[in-house]
Amino acid sequence: MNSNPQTESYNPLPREFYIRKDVVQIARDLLGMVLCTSFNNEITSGIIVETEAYEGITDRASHAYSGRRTPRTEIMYREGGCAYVYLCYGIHSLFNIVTSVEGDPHAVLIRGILPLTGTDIMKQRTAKQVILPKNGIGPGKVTRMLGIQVVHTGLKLYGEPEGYSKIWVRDNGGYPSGSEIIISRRVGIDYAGEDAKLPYRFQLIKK
DNA sequence: CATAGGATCGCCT
DNA sequence: GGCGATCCTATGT
Repeated sequence: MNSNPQTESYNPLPREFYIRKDVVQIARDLLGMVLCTSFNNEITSGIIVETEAYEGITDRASHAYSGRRTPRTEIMYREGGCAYVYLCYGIHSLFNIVTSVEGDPHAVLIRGILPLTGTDIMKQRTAKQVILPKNGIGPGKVTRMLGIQVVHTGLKLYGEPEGYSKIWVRDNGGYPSGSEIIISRRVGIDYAGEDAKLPYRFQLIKK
């Protein structure tokens, strides 16, 4: 599809993909898709290999649990298809995709990518000499490699809000060949009680 | 206004 | 595997 490593086609997943009400299904569907960013004409992308679903007001692990609304989480109540980026531990930007219909604050946390496009830019951003597959595993590493920051919260992932999106996801024609999905409980949410056991984490593993 | 703690990472032992 | 970094957010007084 894209043989030139310096470019990424702008063919984002449509609004209809994001406004579906089953956030767990969407988290699973995002595996194998390509997350792309274009900031200052610097294009980077990676294949999504790890996600977690956060199921809104019924999910103790969600920032919107019990219908909580704060300035930070207000974005989660928008219609699906925009970015929710927040600062974690004072250090890391974590990138989520808001899903479902307006008023239903679902989100998918992107926890891992395989670097695909713009590795030279990724080297600058991460101060690494070489970009390896493992360098994109971890939610804080995803945003660092792709240049996603808290100020990008609210950006739409499709359409042409400013001529083009700065963040979008494109279909890559299914999963990489020879890969498989591992389903497990979510990471770092022990405070969520029983909900910490939910099978809402999805990983695409190369066999 | 004060304060506790977090959807993490990387370095240290 | 343990822990410090680092700062914003949410909550309570």
